[in-house]
Amino acid sequence: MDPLPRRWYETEAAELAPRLLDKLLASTIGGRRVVGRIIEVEAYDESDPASHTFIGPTARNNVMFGSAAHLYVYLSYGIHHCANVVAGPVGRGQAVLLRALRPIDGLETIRSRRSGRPDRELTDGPGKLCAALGIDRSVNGLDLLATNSPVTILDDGTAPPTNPVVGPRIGISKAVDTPWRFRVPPNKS
DNA sequence: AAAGAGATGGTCT
DNA sequence: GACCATCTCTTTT
Repeated sequence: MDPLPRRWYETEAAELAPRLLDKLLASTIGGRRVVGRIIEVEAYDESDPASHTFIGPTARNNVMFGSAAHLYVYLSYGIHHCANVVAGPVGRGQAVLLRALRPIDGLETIRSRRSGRPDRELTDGPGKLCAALGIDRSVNGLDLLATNSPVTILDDGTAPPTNPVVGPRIGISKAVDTPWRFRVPPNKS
């Protein structure tokens, strides 16, 4: 279970996205540790009309223009949080949205944070996985590689899928056709 | 099974 | 004041 070096994240978001599949996302928040395997992601960059960075740097999006392997967390529709991994070199506004996980550890914590939901719906959406891991804007801008970081990404040696499902993007109204959503094939998820 | 709508607040014009 | 990188509940086929 090794962290990945920052260099590993310093690529185009569309290139980083499929490589994040099958990596482990771990959080230790509120004294409870939760781990999930990343099974769906979506890339965004500053040339993308649907991206927060399309309009250039602002107070909200500036972490996306910063150093790779940091966390960009924003509030969606006033209710849910969404978590992204910053990609690319400093100065480019790129990140990969984490869209779905498969629970690996801390299932009781996940269930309590998503109380009343069937297991199938614990972490199958960007807002849901943030709730399950206890991620909110207090961890926005966090360095995934900092020592004792409450949120980390780990490589347990599982290779990313050789044939990820590439599909249309979701939840946006512009540039829906850009095939920048990647998912672990159904049999593996 | 699918479609529709409300919740709710930060961000930007 | 409009617009959301969503989720859940309700209503309709």
